[in-house]
Amino acid sequence: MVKIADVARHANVAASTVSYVLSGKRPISPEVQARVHESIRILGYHAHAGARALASKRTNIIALVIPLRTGVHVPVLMQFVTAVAARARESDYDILLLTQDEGERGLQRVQGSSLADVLIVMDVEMQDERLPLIRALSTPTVLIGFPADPDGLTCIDLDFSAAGAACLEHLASLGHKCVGLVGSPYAVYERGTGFATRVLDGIEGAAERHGITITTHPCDPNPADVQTTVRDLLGHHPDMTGLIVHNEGVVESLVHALRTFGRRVPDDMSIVAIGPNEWAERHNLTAVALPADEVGTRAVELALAQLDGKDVPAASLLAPVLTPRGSTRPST
Amino acid sequence: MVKIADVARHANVAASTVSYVLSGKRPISPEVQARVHESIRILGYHAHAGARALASKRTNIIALVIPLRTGVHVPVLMQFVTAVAARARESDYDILLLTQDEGERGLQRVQGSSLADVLIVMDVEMQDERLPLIRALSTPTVLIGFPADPDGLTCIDLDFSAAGAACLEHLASLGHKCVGLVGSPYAVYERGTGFATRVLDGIEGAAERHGITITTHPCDPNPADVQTTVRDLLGHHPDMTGLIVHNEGVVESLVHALRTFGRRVPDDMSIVAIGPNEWAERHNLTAVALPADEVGTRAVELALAQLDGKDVPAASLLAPVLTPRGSTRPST
DNA sequence: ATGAAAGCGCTAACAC
DNA sequence: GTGTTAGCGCTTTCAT
Repeated sequence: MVKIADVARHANVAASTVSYVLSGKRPISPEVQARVHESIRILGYHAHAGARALASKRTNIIALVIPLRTGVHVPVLMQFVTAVAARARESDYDILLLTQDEGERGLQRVQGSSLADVLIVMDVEMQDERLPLIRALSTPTVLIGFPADPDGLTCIDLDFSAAGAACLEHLASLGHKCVGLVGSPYAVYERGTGFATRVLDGIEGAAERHGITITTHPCDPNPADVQTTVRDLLGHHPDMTGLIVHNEGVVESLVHALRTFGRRVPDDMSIVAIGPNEWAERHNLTAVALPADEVGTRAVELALAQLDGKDVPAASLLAPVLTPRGSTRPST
Repeated sequence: MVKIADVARHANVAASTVSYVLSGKRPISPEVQARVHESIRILGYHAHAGARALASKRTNIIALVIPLRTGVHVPVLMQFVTAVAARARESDYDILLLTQDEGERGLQRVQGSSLADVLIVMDVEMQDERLPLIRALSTPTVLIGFPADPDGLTCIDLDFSAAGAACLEHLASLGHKCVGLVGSPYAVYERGTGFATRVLDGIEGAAERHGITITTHPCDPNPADVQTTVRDLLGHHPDMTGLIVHNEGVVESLVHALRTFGRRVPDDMSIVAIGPNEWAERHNLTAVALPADEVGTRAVELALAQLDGKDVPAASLLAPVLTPRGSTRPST
């Protein structure tokens, strides 16, 4: 194993100089810099992560807590993860993967053993059990998602309430009077996951303002439950002409189910969705984009800013952007 | 921060004794053990990961390289990841997440800076560029997937060749004479991903043995390409009565597309798939299970065994298990 | 602008 | 069965 002393010897400088060349924490003459870099290249030197962490109290690792629960749409989850990983690497950070099922113990372990400099926690619930611990932790933390009380926490997410409202308002502007929400899977509501609850709130608020009837129905991502959902929705409201879909896994089945009830999209039923742009494009859906890349990227940036001692906004809510596509048309 | 010296003082023993209690590398009297554990509990002690890694040359971290490429079915990928993470935690290992796009540099970085004790690499191609490096690495490595030449490597995967053969033989045993393969996305073949190639080989070998006509067609997971695939397949072989599907993302569209051509499953067309069991169950598909959990778990076990200096089998091929469900019936 | 040296917290000889 | 001590490889004072 090649160590810093080897590089120092090879470049004819002190070990500390090599360290300073690498960290940039001290001005070094261009000649020495060049010599050191050259030696590093020739010898293939990499600093020992443990030794560095021990001496500097910095691991250059971000711990990312991901949910592994029913109802979480996996491709969307992975979009967050890859965005976080990519942005982290840009700043020379690595990702330590923690799973939700370790719960608070995992957080304590990471902090206790100095495994990471900062935590990013996904899939936050309105009344998340982990919040008291997270508030008490000395390790800076960024939440992707908003709990009921985000006080004292750093949170970032799409403004799901505004997103729900935007969906409803789009349908309202097209003249639709009776609208249904095909919601997330049951489990997501039962857990009180923040984004699901907020979408509902946003839609209901907007519906009230516009005098529109709104009926909501959770839905699991399988053809049978989609069929049931459509039957229930149309059974209670045969005059329903608009649907808001907040569930990435049901669209294909939904369109087919509607057809079995004689409704074609968009002629007899308009659909506005909330989900990733590529997904909406693939299905030609008018949709509010779920900007997983941006959220993940900004979560890392908030984390790094906190590490730099900058003070960061406690709440970052991204404004919804609705893109009209082929799944909506004016009500007749 | 509470350190080992604090625990030692609190328990009235030497720091090394605390270390030995934790590692079990030396016999310690029950009384001392109890006292030390009690002190650890009271003080909330966790060993500093960096310090431990520096002194012991063990990080207790497994680096997992995941693919982020077109054509990879994300839910299946995540099944591997979660299985690996869960098994790793059972043995008190953590997961460092590396993405494919870092390529060889990522592997060198992990080894160079002693970030992990062992590597697990997913999505191996037949002629994978990383193989020379992996062979040369002193860090033990486990591959999930088989390259063309697995010599000198530790690999584990489902026996995809046997899986392909099992699919074909199931259809053959039901009397089907003309069979199509709805394959993985184009990109998967273009890259020469091991499992896709091997399935093909397995099917073709079995087809030859059984005198069955087999036509293959890659397929992207969107309704339009599925439609094209079905049109091509049926256009060239109107007598086709069996389909092997090696593509988790197309089933729903496939069934609908077949219907537009007047074929119902299983009455006019039998389908045998390769994919995760829950997925096959959800779609009521006769299928060879893709045991992502078992593969992930065993990959970790192979990795840990290598760390223990045990010598492990170079190649672990899991035998395919085909479960008949509702998507196949005898040819009429 | 550079060097020398003192730790960072832990493990693993080496003692007894 | 337990204590003492010498590093592990790096960063960061302190010194020049």
